Amino acid sequence: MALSTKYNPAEVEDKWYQEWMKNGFFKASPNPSKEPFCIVMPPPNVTGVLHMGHMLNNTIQDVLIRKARMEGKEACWIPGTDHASIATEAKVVQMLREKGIKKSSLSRDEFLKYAWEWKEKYGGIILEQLKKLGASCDWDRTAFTMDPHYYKAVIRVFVDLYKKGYIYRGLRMINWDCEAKTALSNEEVLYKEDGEKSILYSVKYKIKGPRDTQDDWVIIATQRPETIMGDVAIAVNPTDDRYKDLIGKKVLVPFINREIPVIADDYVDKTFGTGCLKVTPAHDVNDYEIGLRHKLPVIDTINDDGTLNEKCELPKFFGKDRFAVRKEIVKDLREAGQLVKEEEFVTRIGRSERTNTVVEPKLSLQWFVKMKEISRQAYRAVEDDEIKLYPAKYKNTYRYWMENVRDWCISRQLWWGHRIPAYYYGTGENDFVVAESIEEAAKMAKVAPDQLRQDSDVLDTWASSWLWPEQVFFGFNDEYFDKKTGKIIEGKNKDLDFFYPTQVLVTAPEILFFWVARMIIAGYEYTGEKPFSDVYLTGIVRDKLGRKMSKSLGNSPDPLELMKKYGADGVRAGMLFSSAAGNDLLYDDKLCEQGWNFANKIWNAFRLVKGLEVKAIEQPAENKIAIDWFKSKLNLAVTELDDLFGKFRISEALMTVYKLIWDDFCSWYLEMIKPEFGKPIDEQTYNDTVYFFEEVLRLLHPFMPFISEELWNELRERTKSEYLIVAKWPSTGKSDTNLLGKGERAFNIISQVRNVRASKGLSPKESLGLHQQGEILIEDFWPIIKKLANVTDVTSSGDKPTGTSFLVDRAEFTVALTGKIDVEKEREDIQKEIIYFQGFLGQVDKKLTNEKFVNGAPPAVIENERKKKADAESKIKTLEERLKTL
RNA sequence: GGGAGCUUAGCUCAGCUGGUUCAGAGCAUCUGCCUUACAAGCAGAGGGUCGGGGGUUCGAACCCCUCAGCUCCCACCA
Repeated sequence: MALSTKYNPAEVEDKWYQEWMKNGFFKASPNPSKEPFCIVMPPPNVTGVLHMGHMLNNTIQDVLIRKARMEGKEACWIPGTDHASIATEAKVVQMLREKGIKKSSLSRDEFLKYAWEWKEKYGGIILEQLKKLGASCDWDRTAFTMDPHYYKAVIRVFVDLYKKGYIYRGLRMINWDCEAKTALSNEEVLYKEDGEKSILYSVKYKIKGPRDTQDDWVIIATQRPETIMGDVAIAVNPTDDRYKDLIGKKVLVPFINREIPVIADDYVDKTFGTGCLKVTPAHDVNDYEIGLRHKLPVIDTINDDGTLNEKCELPKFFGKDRFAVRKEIVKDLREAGQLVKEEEFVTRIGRSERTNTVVEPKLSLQWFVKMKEISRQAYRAVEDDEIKLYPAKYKNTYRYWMENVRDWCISRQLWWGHRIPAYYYGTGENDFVVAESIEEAAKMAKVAPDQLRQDSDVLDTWASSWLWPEQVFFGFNDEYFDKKTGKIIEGKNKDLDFFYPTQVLVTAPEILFFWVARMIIAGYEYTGEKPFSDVYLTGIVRDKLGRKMSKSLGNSPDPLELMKKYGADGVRAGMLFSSAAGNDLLYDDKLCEQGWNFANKIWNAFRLVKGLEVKAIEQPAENKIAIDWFKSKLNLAVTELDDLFGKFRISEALMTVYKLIWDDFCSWYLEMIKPEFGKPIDEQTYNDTVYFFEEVLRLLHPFMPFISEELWNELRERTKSEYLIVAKWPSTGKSDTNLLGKGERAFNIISQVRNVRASKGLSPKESLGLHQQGEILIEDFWPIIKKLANVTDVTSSGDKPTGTSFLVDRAEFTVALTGKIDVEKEREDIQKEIIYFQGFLGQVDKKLTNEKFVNGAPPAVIENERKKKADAESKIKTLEERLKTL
């Protein structure tokens, strides 16, 4: 035969992907006669490159989609990309910097031109790469969060939320990046794991008017002496006896001698530092909140670029960087005798993910979404399991976040993104209107359009991707959106009506709040329905040492190389082997290798079947039983698979198919029906075998689509209109447990005989005689036992032959080994077995003689213990007899 | 600091409502085999006081308490 003993994925994978595409199998459209099954792909960053996380994520999605397609559902998997405002803008800025172009030297339009060029060049590479993996997406529906229609949708939603009163502009303490001159979300602020070294300065402030005890000074502790000019109070804990008398008094800010009050606030920790806290609302979040509580003024002494401004009152610091000022002011304080102590301590300092500069807490006007009210439905939906999270432990996490939900800062000081549709007509903070277009805004403001100035900020990326499940179907377009009610109209958008709510969302737990929760919120707000029913949260792909994969560690393999080496099927299987839902996956090339081995195993099973010579001869009895047995095994597997898929236990589902094919189909079934060398196989058995092969290929297809499609087509010369990708998923059938039980016992006997062979160093080619004593339910399996264990003459009457024996259930089997056994050794072995069973019997007896057990346990349990006892006793008896005859 | 979760074989993990699929799977390991589909394979074997301690119970991997270690999320101490 010309077929290679090695499977070659490269030859088949591209071919089949082309075929599937050509036939439009990935396309989906509303079809009332079918059940919808839709997944929206979490859109990867438009400039991203495929990494292992995507591989895992998209493999799972493809498995689900392919199974649904085979189940006859209208399976729709929508791909797309996210503009990822911050990440992409950072990349573009870096690219420009490498070319020697500074962002600050460009106008907004010029910059955006570069950004779009970049997007056109690199955007969507990742989607092309996913095709190699076999992703069966409806590519015609590919969406991008800055497509024109999507852009309009995002703006429309902003305007709508503004009208509904959910959006407000407010002064907030935000994380400010002085270098990039932008606000950062909390998730863009990084903290070093072990903290960073810093110095805690103890500074004396003069108390105005004499104090009764001690001296005239109060000592505070601060890390940031450069902010003292922004101080507006000194706070102490109200229960702190050391300072009770100070409350209400005034102290003087060093150098500028501004009077500030001493106030009492619970926030102050008596045990930290001196127990006195300087309150600087403009430069610290907690201080800001104290300021609000005590109605203190805000003195903002730091500019956007991190330099000090004239509010600090000391001209020599104007325009100087905050860190330079820190050094100088420490020196000044020391000279003035107001620096009491300098001590090193470790603290957590926030740094910008993008520029690594120390983040400056800064008060700034930003746009916010009020979250409490709008998220009520989303909270309830997960609580009531209207939307289910897998694994369920994330329900707790979700609840906790929802119960403590904070308003969402949606403005970003960037250019790449959806520009906030607020138009200013004056210089006052509230001199603006919000509208979908500048023309509309002009009408509202009653000025000419050229009099208006649009807000320069863009929206947070998540403020666009939270509309993903609706807008991939154009849900917010003019013809489907009712501006009056602020809802998507039902019954107008065929796609949306059919496919929405979608079925499953497969994503990473890290973005449960940023993305998943917000999609749920938007879904209920705009459609009145959930956006999806199930959320499958994958783990993080780590290396085998448990470290996150990262460029700097160089521990991230190139998925494309992996697919070249192991085949896409091999890599898919590899990704799934060790990825229980929600558990991190410790990736090792070995997993892909195992996947490849599996593919090769199947390939060779195919070679065997393909090479059989078929003749119209009578079907041997053992083949008939083999076929019945495998049918039951297959049906059992289908039932198990449906159960596992229902629980999203994809890894276990693959393992079920793996064992069905490798163990049951290859190791048992094919060995059972394989004719002797050079002999033909009967037609009936051959047909059933091909049928079984097809069935297991169906079960395999969602996991390993390429090899399964290839073999499906090669098994029979079929017409090319039949493809596995759209073949029917096997339906559940009856499984004969009685028959499977007989099989188990038969296999047990076969294994035992093989074991005897192995321990005695006998060749498998040498036929052996077997003697049976005692009853066992095997019946029709005898021919199979004879064949696979290579035994002849199974006798059940007459004297036991000399040899080695073993027990299966209550029957004793003896392998005839005249002259080949070591009697002493046999004795020892039997003796050991007897001791084991006696120990076992002792345990059971102990239970049965325990009155509390007999009285307390349910009858079925006691009955069972009695059976165990009888079994053990009979086994011991058999063994003892055996010992005598030796 | 607040919250959630985890600890079962060398590794990665299953073990639902305490009791016959209760100590399992895959990989790895060891021993034989180049047996005519497959040595990337076949056949066989070994391996765990279910993190430690205590309790409840006739009975605990499973329920309770406690200690230890790990992970994640949230908030972030001047």
